[in-house]
Amino acid sequence: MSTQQSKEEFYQLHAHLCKALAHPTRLLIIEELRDGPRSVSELVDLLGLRQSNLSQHLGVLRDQRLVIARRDGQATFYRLRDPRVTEAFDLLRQVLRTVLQEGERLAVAN
Amino acid sequence: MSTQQSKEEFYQLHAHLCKALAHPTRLLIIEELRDGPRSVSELVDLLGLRQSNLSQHLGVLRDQRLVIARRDGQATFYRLRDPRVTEAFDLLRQVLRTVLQEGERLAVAN
DNA sequence: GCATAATATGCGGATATCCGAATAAGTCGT
DNA sequence: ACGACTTATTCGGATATCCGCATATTATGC
Repeated sequence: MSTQQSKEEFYQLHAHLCKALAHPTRLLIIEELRDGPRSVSELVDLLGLRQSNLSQHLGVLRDQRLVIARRDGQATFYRLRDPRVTEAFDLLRQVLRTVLQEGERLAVAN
Repeated sequence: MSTQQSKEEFYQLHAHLCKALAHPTRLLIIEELRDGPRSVSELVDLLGLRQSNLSQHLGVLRDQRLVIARRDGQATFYRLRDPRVTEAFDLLRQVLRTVLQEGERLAVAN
C-alpha cells in the first residue's frame, strides 16, 4: 500500500465508499450527474427532495470524494469525480438485472 | 424493465445490493471467495471471526444473491455468484487508491 | 450594510445495523 | 436413535443512519 495503511483500514475505507453508494437517493444523484454537473437547486427540482435532505446526501458523497463541489456565484455545482464510479454502478446494475431476470425476488425487507 | 418494476423500486434494490457490500467483513469475505469456494469453517479460520457473526454476514450476502451456498456433507461451501461483482469491487478499490494517492484523507469517522 | 437567494449544518426521534451469547437445525458415524 | 460436528437463527443492547425542521453560512444586488 503506497501510503502507510493496514489491510483493515483499507477495507474500512472501501466499505465506507460502498456505504456512500448504499442509498437510493444517492444513486439517483449519481445518475443525474452522469451527463454533467448540476447545481443543488437543479437537483432539488429533478429529484423532488427537500433541500436539506439533498444537501445531506451530497455531503455524504462529498466526504467520500465521489463528487466534487464547485462554487459558481451563489450556486454550487456538483460533478462526478471519477468515471470508474459509474462503471462500478453499471456493473452492479447489470448484476441486479440478471438476478431479477432469473425470477428471484430479492428481499427488499429492511 | 423486464419484470414490472418502478424506477424507485429498482434503485431501492440497487441500494440494497450496495449496502450488502458496505461492510469491511463482507468485503473480506468476497476477497477470500475470489479464488474459489470456501466452507464456513474455512472462512472462520481465515478471517478470525466468531462463527455466528460470519454466518450473519454470509446471510446478508446470500439474501442479495451475491454468493451462493452449496451444501456438501455437513459443511456448507460458499462461492461468488457473478464475476461482475468483483469487477465492481476492483473498480471501487482503484478509485479509492487514486483518492488516497492524491493525499486526501478520507473521513473514517462513523 | 441589508434583504434575499442558495446551500450547509445542528438537533432529535424513528428506524436499521452490528455483535456476542445462547440456542436451534441439519448431517454424519456408529 | 444418540452424540458430535457444522452452520443458521434469535434476542438484546450499543451504535449508526435517515429525515424534517429550524437555523447558520456564504454570495449577490441594491
